[in-house]
Amino acid sequence: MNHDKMTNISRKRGFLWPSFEIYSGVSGFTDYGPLGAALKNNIMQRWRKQYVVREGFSEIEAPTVMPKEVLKASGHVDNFTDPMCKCTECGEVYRADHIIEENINKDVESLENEELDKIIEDNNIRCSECGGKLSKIWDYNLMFKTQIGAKGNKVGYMRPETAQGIFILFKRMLRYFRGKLPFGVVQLGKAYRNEISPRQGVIRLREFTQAEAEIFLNPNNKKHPKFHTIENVKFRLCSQEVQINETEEINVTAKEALDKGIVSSEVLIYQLYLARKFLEELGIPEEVLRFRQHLPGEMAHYALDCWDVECKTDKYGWVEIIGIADRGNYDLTAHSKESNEELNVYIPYDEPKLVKKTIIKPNMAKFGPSFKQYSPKVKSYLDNLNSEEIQEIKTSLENDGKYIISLDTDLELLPEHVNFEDVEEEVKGEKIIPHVIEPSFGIDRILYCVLLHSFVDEGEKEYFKFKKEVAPIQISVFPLQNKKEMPEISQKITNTLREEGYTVDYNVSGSIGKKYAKSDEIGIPLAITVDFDTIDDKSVTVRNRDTEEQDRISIDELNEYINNYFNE
RNA sequence: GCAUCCGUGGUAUAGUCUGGUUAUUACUUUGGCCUUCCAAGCCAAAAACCCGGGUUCGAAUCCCGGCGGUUGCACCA
Repeated sequence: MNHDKMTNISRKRGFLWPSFEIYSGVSGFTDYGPLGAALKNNIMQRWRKQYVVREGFSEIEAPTVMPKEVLKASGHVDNFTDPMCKCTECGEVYRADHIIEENINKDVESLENEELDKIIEDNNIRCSECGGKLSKIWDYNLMFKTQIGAKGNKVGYMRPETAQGIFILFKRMLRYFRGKLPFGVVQLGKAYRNEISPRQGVIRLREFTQAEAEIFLNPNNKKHPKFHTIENVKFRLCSQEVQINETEEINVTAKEALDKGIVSSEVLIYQLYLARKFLEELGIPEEVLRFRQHLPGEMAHYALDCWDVECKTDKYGWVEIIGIADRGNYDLTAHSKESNEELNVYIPYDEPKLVKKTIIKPNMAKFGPSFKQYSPKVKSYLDNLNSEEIQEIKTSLENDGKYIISLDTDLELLPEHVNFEDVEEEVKGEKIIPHVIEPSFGIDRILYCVLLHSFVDEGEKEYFKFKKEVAPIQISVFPLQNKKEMPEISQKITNTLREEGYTVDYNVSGSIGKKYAKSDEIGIPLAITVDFDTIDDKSVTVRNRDTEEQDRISIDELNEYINNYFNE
């Protein structure tokens, strides 16, 4: 299996190492060795090149520790920390609060685990499957909890995704983009999830790196200005229908996918295109990728549409490496509600609209005598009604002669208290809450797939055939033998190339064949050898990893040759 | 978290059942010799019994606990 050979070399040569090894390790964490860290940085730089440079999105960096309020609003606090218990007989696992509610019909959501334990004990609540005794409750807590400040009374969490940091900055970013939609904000960084039993190496980590973009757009316009450039590009799609009917993946152009309603918007499918392009540039070929749409039950409740980019692996099957979701306005609405901030955009109409509507005007002279101390509240209540509510009151007053307003107490609104007026108003624009399309990349998983699909097993020769754009080390330099001036010249060439900005490995150990083999193994695209002739004719051989072909190049022209190679 | 099998240099392993000398072998790594282009050879060196407790004169070996890993179940917003 390629996975086994690949991970072996990756451990041996310094790509990925298990963390905290000298203390016997902790699963769900991984260390990136020198080559792994370099590869990861290259992948992240490619990502920035595509999204920040080419697409014009803006990168921000938010804290990884977040106060509870943020994650309360996002839904993570309620969805991530559940008290769990388990039947000691049959092993069935339950949410403790749910099984209590089912049995004694009492809301116990805010209680501590000890109290829940006691309730289970006192009420003799047992397993609904087999009647077995239930275990003690443990926290099923996917977020790492911490305290903020010396007193420790402010609860914080390590962020479970980078996205929230962007939503929090919405007002600032909107201003930064001069108040206009659409705009994109990206963030690359660590996210944390305290998985119960992560077992798939770098595929499921407790601390992992995400690269996310949040594209804010007008819900009435999900078109993409560059869509015409990709409308004939083909996509192999594993849509909901394909999965439900278990049929062959459909092969359609972007335009067809949109016309047939398979993908919900131009922006979304353009993101699918970008994602695949990015992966191909990293050396993950199209054949091992597929786009899979989330099934209705699988989709987060707020998502309007969601597609995963999955990569084929020999060990783990199809692995989700990118998720692209239309989150609608869920996040901004939730944060707006929790924070009492208006998170919306004013969209001016092309032409001001004339809107006919009925307004309600309180008759203040009658208010005081009727409502006394409640007068101001009733006034403010009436001022904040929308036209539907005004209609409802109007109808109620006409039919029943009264309308009940429930504030602190029930108040009776009578026809004499208000007047209705039909007016025509000029509306210049409207406030809308933007929708968000979110491509979310799991960098560690992508790195794994880059390793897996760059790995070549040619029997005698096993090596990483990294694309030159992401190779952790670009050039190796060595003397044919450690004799005469060869090591000195090699060292000098190494220094020059490093000055030029290349990553260079200088190696003097072992025979020439061994040096090439070691250099190939970690995917260095070019190897430069200084030999006996070099001393006389000042030229070296440059050997290509993949073809094993050699060019004889004068040292003076070496920079130019290498620049051409890496920038072609 | 449950069940299961497992844990010996950097890697892969012998030894464990049946406790007893300096813990086997190969590769790797480092230094030296040799060598004119794809993991050659020779010499030398470095390097390991997962952690803790127990039994014993003596534990890599037997027992208990912990940690970690494999596989299956459960979990995976």
